[in-house]
This record gives sequence, C-alpha cells and structure tokens, in this order.
Amino acid sequence: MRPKLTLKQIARELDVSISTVSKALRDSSEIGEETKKKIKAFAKLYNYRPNNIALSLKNRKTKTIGIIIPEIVHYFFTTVISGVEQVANEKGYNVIVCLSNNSFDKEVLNMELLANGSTDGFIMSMAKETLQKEDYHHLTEVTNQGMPLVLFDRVIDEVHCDKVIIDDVIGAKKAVQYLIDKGAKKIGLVSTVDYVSVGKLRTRGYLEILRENNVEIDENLILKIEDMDHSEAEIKDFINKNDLDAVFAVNEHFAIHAIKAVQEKGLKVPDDVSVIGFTDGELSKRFIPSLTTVSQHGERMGAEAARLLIDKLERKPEEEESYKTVIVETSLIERNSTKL
Amino acid sequence: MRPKLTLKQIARELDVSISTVSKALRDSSEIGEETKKKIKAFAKLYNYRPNNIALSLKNRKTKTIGIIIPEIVHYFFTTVISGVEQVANEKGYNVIVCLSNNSFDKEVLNMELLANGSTDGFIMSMAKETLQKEDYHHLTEVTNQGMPLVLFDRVIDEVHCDKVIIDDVIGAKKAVQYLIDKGAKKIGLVSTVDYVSVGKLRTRGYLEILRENNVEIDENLILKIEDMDHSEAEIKDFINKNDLDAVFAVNEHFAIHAIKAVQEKGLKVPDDVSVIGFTDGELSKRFIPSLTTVSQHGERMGAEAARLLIDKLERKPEEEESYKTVIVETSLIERNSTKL
DNA sequence: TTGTACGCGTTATCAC
DNA sequence: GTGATAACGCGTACAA
Repeated sequence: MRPKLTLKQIARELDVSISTVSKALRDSSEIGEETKKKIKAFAKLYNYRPNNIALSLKNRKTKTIGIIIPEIVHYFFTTVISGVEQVANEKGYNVIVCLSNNSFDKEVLNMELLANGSTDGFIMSMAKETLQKEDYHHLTEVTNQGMPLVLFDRVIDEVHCDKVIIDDVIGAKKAVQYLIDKGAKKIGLVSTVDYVSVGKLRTRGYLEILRENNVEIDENLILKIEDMDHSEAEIKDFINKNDLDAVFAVNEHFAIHAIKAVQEKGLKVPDDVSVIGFTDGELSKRFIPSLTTVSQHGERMGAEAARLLIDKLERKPEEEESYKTVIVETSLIERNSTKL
Repeated sequence: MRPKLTLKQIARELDVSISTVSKALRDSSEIGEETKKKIKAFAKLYNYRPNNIALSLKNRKTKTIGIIIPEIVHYFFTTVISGVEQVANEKGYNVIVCLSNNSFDKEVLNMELLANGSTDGFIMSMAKETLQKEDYHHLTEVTNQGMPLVLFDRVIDEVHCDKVIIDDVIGAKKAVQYLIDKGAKKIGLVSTVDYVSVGKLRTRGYLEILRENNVEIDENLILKIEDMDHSEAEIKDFINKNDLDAVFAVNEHFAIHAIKAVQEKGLKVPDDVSVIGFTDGELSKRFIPSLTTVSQHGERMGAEAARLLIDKLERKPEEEESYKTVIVETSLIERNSTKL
C-alpha cells in the first residue's frame, strides 16, 4: 500500500522546495528547464495528482454541485440526474446526490450538510412535505449565503432563484385537445391534490382547454388523489362510477391504473376509452397497450438546470443578479392507448 | 448576502482567540463556563457550522463515499443507490454519484477524479467495456493507495476487495425449478453474452438445474443476446422458431419481449407459455400480465455494500486485512406470467 | 482559563 | 531561478 503522493514528498525526494515543485508542475516560466523536466518526470512516474480537498479549501470552490431530490427510485428524477451529470462532467464538475424521501426534515438536514463547504450550489426538486409546510427557510438560507440554487419541476414563487420547469399547463392542454380532436366528449381527469404544483397546473390546463373548446366542465369527472397508497382503489371507483370516453392522468401510474380499471370494467383501451398519461417513462413505453403520453424530457431539464447553475457559479461577481426561469417544452408522444 | 461564518470571525467579534472559540464549541473543559456560554450563544445565533472542507483536509477524511455505476436510468441501480444512501446517511456519510455510461475511459476518469481526495472509498459496478477489456488497473490503483473498494453486481475475481453479489446461480435454479415443478418440459433461456458475468451465472444455474432434474439440454433453446438494440427482433425470432412451454429470461426487458413475441405468435401467457424474469422492477410489477420474477433486492445490496465500506473505513489500521463477499439472497416473486 | 503554534496540501506573493 | 511565507478553516498539543 502506497499512500498518495504530495508536493511535499516530491520536494523532499528531489531536494527542492515545495513551491519549486508546485511551479514546475504548473509549467511556470520562473523555473529552469532542467529542474522542470526533472520534477515533471518524477511526478509523472509516480502519478502525482493534486489533492482536490486542498484545492477546494484554497480556491473556496469545490467544483461539485449538489442535487437534492425527493426520491431516486423514480424514472423522471433519474433522467434529470443523468442530464445534470452530463453537462456537469463536461464542465469539470462532480455531482453529489442526496435524497429527501419527501421529508421536510431530511431535506433541511441535507441542505445544511452540503452547504457547509461540500458543494458550490444546488439543484433541487422540493419534498412534498416542504410544499405542504410552505417553510422555505433552508432555501433562503443558502441563497443568502451566496450559494446559487436552481429549482426544477416542483417549484414555488416565494423563493427567488433560477428555475427549470415544464409547460405543465400547455402540456395538459395539448393532451386534452388531442383527445377532443379524436372525438372524446366525456374526458375524465385523474390528478393529485393541489399543493403539488404539477397537479394544480395540469388541472388548470385541463380546465382551460375544455373552456376554450366550449366543453362544459363537470366536477364529477375530476378525481384528485389524496393518498398515493390508495390511488388504485380510488381510480377504480372513479372509472366505475363514470361513463368516460377518455381519461387524462397526470402521471404514468394513474394512467396505468386507469387502463386496468377500464379493462376490468369490461371495456377496451383504446377502442372504448382512450387514456393519456404524463411523464414518459419505461412503463409508458413497454406497457401493453403502450401509453400515449406527454413527455417531460427530464434529461433536458437536468441539462438546463446544470447550465444555469454553472453560469451563476462562473459569473463575475460584478455582474448584476437576475433570475431566469427556463421552460422546457413538452411533447405529445402518440402510442397505443389512444385511438388513431 | 451574508457569507459563511468562520471561527476566525467569531473570535474577532467576541475578542477571544480562535482556539478558544473552537474549544468552547466542542465543549472543552478547558474553557470557563462564562466564556463558553457567550461563545455558544453567539454561534447559535448566527448559525455557525464548521466547514466540511477544512475538516476533511485536517482529518484526511471526507466522510463521503463515491458510487460509480454504468447508468442511472435503470431501476436496479437506482434501488442500490437508495440502499447505499440510507445506511450512509445513518452513519454520517454523503454519497457522490458518478456514471460511467458503460465506458471504460469515463470509468477511469471518474475514479481518478474522486480518488484525489473527494471520497474515502468506492462502491461500484463495473462498466461493460471494462469487463470486455479486462483492464482493472484503475481499481488496483485505488486499493493500492489504501482506499477501500466494494464491488457489487458486476464483479470479477481478479480484483481483491469486498464484494456484494446475489446468488445468480441459485436464483436461476429457483426460477427454472419452479417452471419444472409446474410441468414445463421445453424451457427456453434468453440470456446475454458470457462476458457479462450475470448472464454467465444465470445460464449456469439454468444448465445445472436441468441436469439435476435429468432434463436433456438442447442448445437450440438457449438464446444469447449480443446486441441490446436488436434484442426485440432476436427474441421474436427465437420464440417463433421454437415450441416452448416456458421461458426463463435473465432480465425484465427480455422477459417482456418474450411475452410480446408469444402473444404475437397467437399463444397466451401464462396458459400456453410461462415466462419468468430476473430483476424486480417497476415493469415487472405493472406489466400485464404482471411478471413472475427473481427479485434481486437491490436496496439490500446497496445497504450491505455501504456497511462493508464503512466498516473498512472506520476500522483501526492495526486490524488485519481481509475481504468479504456478501451474497444477498434472491427470492422468487410469483405473479401472473406463470401458471398456478 | 486562555492563547500560541503547527499541520493538513495547495498556490500566490514576495524576497533572495 | 529558487525558496520562504502566508493564507484557506479547523483542531489540538503545548505553553503561558
């Protein structure tokens, strides 16, 4: 076992000073060619690499960005991470991942931990509990300290920072308009409770587009899932009670439960009932029938978020502060859960 | 914007020395009660937190562990991360995630980067390219430097370190035995090429259990997918050519393609053909018919890996070196793709 | 009871 | 052309 080589050791070995070694390796013109050659050769031979921690301490930069997400066992978040990782890597940044498990306390803990020197900035999607509590002190805390923060997906107006969102309203409108165009009259909505902003926005899109098409809104055709653990039963009940042509679900899971419920009712998808989901994951692609969905392009969102963050990190402090909100476009992907 | 508070600033503000502050905050008995109280109050008021980077440099420990995986948009790896994260967090460690994208070069780059002070140790699953190349110098490099390494899932004997694997052979045997018990005579195998160790091991399990049951082995009933991009077509062809009672697929994707192929051939799953997969992901649970699978328990694997790594990290250097291999048991989960 | 000095690994500045 | 010194933020052995 051979411990890591340091400047000091090289210096001792070659009988020169530490600063000479440092300069030689950075190819400074101050150092004589001979000495440089010797030192570089030695460093190369023994595979010297500067210690990141020491550099971080010196430069007051860690070159790592922290991602905090509610859960990782979730296709969408996974694609976002992938996007972040890609551009972060290109620009020489590392990515450190923390999970809040949708818990407010863990989110706060994680942020504090990472804020104490571990990362230069944050990319995050807020925990459900945080959205309910409406307590954002940990976010303002870090931004006050001058650490850039980029919020994505689950976002709130109260926090001033860069944001990456999708056009939830427009995405929902696209989906419902598509159903209307295919001749659907009674279109059900399966959504979440309103403090989850995506649920709220997609619901708004649904309502708006119905109005624009002069379709009367029937509150009975709107289901808001309270408890994810009982979503299956709630959806089944909802499908059984109502006589729908089509269903717009705000995520994959709801969409699939809707399809199952329709089938168990003895009807066919898409012949009797069309179903559209939101978020384009593995499930949508491979389910039978494969799901027509509004794709969120998580990878693009991650990439955008990383770009925004790194821009902030590498900006000169003189430049004036301003916050951008990037909207990543959704697109409707037609598959087999809707009529042609 | 208020920059982070340091010991130095507290000292200046309160007109004491830095070390007094440090000691007071660590509740040292050397410091007078009065002074302690004053300093603690101030620190609490302004929310002082020690700088992780400085601590890392001083202690030569980062309290973070690096995970390097081939890809993150993959349910299994995602569950492993989740498991690692859980026990890491319990023990006060952070998790930094790097993706190799199955590329040898990126794997090497990532390891070198993290090895230069960013992490205390590694948990990794090797890139496909690395397995093909059989070049493990980057792994021996870090272990030589005294950094603990835990390999999981994709593992090779040549590298000496702790390992977490599943009983691939036994898992495969369980699955095939199950099919035999249900009366299957012609059992097809859909596997990967042999340099992917999981493919090799699961194939071995398949062969062994057939022998143990005195079932003749027919090479025609074994398909080894070369190119993932054409797996669908290859499987379709395979299913069409052979007249099978049952199929054992070494992953979810293959299993689902097999089911599709069977259905397109005009047969029914599970009535005419039973199908068992490996790896228990979203897809298996929600597909219709839902898939009977051998579950890998990724979360447990991640947790085990983290435990092994942290044990090594926190062990006294005197204790002698030894490497463990933990085998996480698989279990067969019965669903609707096999006959009752 | 408090403060000084040192070291962790690096680089920048300044002196020789 | 080379080397000593300070600084980044912290903890601690030792001196006062």
